[in-house]
Amino acid sequence: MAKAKRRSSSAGEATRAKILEATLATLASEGIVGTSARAIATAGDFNQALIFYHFGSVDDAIIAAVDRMSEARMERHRAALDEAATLVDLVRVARELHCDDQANDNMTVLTQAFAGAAGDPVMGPKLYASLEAWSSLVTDSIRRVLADAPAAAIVPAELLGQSISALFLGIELLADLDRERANTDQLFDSLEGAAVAVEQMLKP
Amino acid sequence: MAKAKRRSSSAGEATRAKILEATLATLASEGIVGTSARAIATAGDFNQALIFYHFGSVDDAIIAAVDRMSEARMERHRAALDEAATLVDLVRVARELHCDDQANDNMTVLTQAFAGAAGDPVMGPKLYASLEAWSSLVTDSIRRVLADAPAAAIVPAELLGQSISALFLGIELLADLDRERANTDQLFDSLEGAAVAVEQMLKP
DNA sequence: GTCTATAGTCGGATAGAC
DNA sequence: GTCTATCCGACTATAGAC
Repeated sequence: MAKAKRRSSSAGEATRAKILEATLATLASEGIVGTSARAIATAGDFNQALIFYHFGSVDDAIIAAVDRMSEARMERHRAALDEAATLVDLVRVARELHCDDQANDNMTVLTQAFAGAAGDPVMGPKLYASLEAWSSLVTDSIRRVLADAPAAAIVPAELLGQSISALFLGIELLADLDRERANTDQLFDSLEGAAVAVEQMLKP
Repeated sequence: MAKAKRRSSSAGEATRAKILEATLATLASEGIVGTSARAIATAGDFNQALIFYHFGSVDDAIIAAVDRMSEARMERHRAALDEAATLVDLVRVARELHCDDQANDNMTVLTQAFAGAAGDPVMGPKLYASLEAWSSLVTDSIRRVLADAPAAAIVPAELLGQSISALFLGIELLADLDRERANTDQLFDSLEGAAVAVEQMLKP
């Protein structure tokens, strides 16, 4: 891992990308328990040994894959959240982004990778960092939208950002257990209602 | 599995209990990826084959263990939550219960088992059920405490109960990634502050 | 009910040919 | 960079002695 590509070998880069893609797909479809080098290689239709050549270990491939996904996700979310001017806007944008995330299995990948890295002193902090950036983004969005509302300081924006991150991880963990019973539409409806109420309360 | 104990063999029951205990301990210390029949047997100092004799498979042992833990947890939580008369009470009790849960690795066990069962059509719903009971308990507590506050209907109590369940699962997933950075004390401080604010708003 | 032993599979990881 | 072949440890699960 981390070779700083000597001559930017195009074949190598393409393979690396294929491996990362297949790693994400395997995490989503087989879960962390089923994500072996062999399973990843089958999903991406390449040789199992390539994972070790390019990333050194399955764990490092997972870290790289989650990192890649998180960065791409961040950019899209940042662009969308920057458009939101009010609290209600924010909730509406959040609903759309959550739909995207579900369609792409982004949160499933995160929960599975996180569960697999639990207690691991090396892998854990690395994966934590990939969510922390997103958490900060949410914090910033809340701060911006509530800038002129002093009463909103009852709950610090940073804590809100972290809690929202945790909430969506938990929601995904439950949704992947039993797709039937998960109901995020209802949650966003209520969030929107609450946002309206808070706005009326803060600046009447 | 499910033998309805022919003659209530005391040795058998003791062994079953030992296996369940060791299964929980292994889930907490090794995570779902490291929870194999061998690891469980080592943790509990018994023969690996006993797991298959008593439960049929490792997965079924995990289901039984989580079920057992959830029931014991429910009883303790129900007793404590019934004492809470106000919203602020509720938050204070919740903080204590959360400390207990962390000391006993209850939530770590849940997140790990849930992650392992993700996408499994048999295991998933069974494990989901063990949290659903707790979720209902929280819903009931909130309803009871806010009974005479019509304005609280902005967010349905049931949805609040489910969201709180999800939130704590997510918090644990993050906490197990990086113990250093998790900060639930701060969260409960803010929750208590918010509870005070809500109470003053609802019945002045 | 509990043990030993083992079959058979799958896993991470590497050596070496190409 | 990629492939084949392989080592070897760990896994689930069962058969059969006790």
